[in-house]
Amino acid sequence: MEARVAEQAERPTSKRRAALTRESILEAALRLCSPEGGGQLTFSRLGKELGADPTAVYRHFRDKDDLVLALTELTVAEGVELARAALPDGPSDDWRAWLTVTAESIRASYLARPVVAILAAARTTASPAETRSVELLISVLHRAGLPVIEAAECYRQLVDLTLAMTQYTAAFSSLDPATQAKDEAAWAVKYGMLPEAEFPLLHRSAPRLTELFRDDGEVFRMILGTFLDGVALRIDRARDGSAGAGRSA
Amino acid sequence: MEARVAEQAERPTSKRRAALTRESILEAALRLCSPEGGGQLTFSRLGKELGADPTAVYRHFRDKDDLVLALTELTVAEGVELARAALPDGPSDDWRAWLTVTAESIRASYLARPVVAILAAARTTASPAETRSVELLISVLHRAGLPVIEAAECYRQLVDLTLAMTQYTAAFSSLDPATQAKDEAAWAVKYGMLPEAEFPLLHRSAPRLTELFRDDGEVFRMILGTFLDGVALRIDRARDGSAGAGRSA
DNA sequence: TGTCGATGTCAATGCCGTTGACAAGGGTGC
DNA sequence: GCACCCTTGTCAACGGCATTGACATCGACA
Repeated sequence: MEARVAEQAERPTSKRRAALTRESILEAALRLCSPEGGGQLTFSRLGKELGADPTAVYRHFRDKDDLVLALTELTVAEGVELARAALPDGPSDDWRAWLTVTAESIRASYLARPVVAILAAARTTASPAETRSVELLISVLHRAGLPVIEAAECYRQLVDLTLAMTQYTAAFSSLDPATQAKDEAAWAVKYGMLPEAEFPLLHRSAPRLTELFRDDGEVFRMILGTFLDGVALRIDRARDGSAGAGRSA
Repeated sequence: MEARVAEQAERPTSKRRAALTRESILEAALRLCSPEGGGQLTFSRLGKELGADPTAVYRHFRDKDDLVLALTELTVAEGVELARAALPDGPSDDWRAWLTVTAESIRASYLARPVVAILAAARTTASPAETRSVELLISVLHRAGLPVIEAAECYRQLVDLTLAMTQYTAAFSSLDPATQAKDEAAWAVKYGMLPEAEFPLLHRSAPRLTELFRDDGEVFRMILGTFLDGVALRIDRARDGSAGAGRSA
C-alpha cells in the first residue's frame, strides 16, 4: 500500500493537480506548524494549503492524532539526525558534549515546529531511528563510569527534562502576541516595582530575571548545565565506589 | 465591586438558588479541573455544575483565559501555602530541603488540578503571595553561599524546571485512557522486544525504563535530585572562590 | 414609583474535528 | 471492451466549543 502511494506521487498521473499523498500532506502540515505557519494546525487550513477538500486528509490519516504522531516522528527523526551530524560516529568519551548536543538537537528540531511540540506534548512514539541513538547515549554514559541501569535512568532524565522544557517554551511562543505581552507586563510589574526594603534580593536581581524572561534558550542552557554538573557528580561517585573492585560490568 | 459581590455571597438573597459569585464559580471550576473532574473545563460543563446557564459565567469573567488565570493564581497560592506549612518561618540553612519542598509543593498543587496545569501552561501570573516566597528562596540560596544574581538564576531554573515537568506530567495524565494505553504499548514494543545483540545496554535496562514510564513522580524526583547536586557544586565553587575575600555581599 | 445597572437566559455565530453518503477514476478479471 | 470494485476526493451535516448580542429580571436607589 505504501509502495503504491509512493508510485502515484512520483508520476503525477498527469490528470488532476498533484495527487494527495502521505508525504505531501505531511509537508504541508509541517509548513503550517512552523513558527511562520500561523500557530494552528487545523484541517481547514491544511486543506487550503493543499488546494483540496479538508476532509480528504482523512483518506490518509485516521484522525488528527494519527497525523500529529506522524509529524512527531518526523521531528524526532530530524532531531536524531541533527545530533548524529554533530557527533562522532562511534561512542566518544566526552559524555558532556554528547548529552548537550543531543538535548539541543531535540530542542531545536521541535522549536522549528512549535505546534508539533505542543500537540505531541506527552505522546511517545516508537521510532526505530531513535532507538540506536538511545543505545549510543547510554553507552557513552556507561563508558564514562555509570552502571548500566543508572546510565539508562540518566538518559531518561535528560530526555524528559528536554522535552518538558521544549514544550514549555513552545507553548509560550505560540501564544498570541497580545497575551504574551500581558504576561510580560505581569512580570515587569511583579519584579520591577518591588520595594527594596521588603524585597532586597529580588530588587537587586530584577534586571537579570526580566532578562531571563525574554530568553527561554538561556534558561534552558542554564538548567542543562546545572543538571549535567549533577550527572558529573554521579559519575565521580560511581567511579570512586567501583575503584577498589575494578571496572564493574 | 468586589465587596458587593462578597456581600451577596454571604446573604444568599433568599430568592433564587445560590447566586453566582466569583468564588462559587472558581470552586465549581476547580472541581471540574480535579483528576476526577472529567478532564475538561468547558463553559457548558461549568454551567451544568453550577446549575446555571453556561454563559452566565461571562458576567464574572471576561473570557476563558481570565477564568484560567484566576484558577492558576489559586493554585500557586495553595502551592506556596503548602510549602510554607512544611518549612520553618525564617530562612534556614538547609537549602536543599528548602528547594525540594518548594518544587514538590508546586508540583503537588498543580497535579491536584491537571487541567489547570495544562491550560496555565506557559502563563505567568503576578500573585503577591508568591513574591515573598521567592524572596525567601533566593535568600536561602544566598545564605548558602551563592551570589545574589546566581541565586536568582537558580530560583528561576528550579521554577521553570518544576513547572515544565509538572505540565508535562499533567498533559499525559489527562489523555484519555485509550491513548495512554497506546503510548504505553509503543514503549513496550520499543524497549521490550529489542534484540540483545544490537542493543545490549537498552536490553538490560528495559525493565527499569518501562518501570519509569509508569512513574512520572519518580522521574521528577530523580531529575530534581540530579539538578540539586549541580546546585551543590555551584555553591561549593562560589564558597571556594570567595574564601579569600571573606563573605561576599 | 420609576429608572438604572447588574445579573441571568436564550438564540445565534463561527470554528473545530469527525462522519456518512455520494461521485469519479483507474486497475483487475472476464 | 466491459463490469466491477477499491481507492481517492467532494459535499453536507453533526455535535462541541468559545463567544456575542438581544432580551428578561430584579434589587437598589432617587
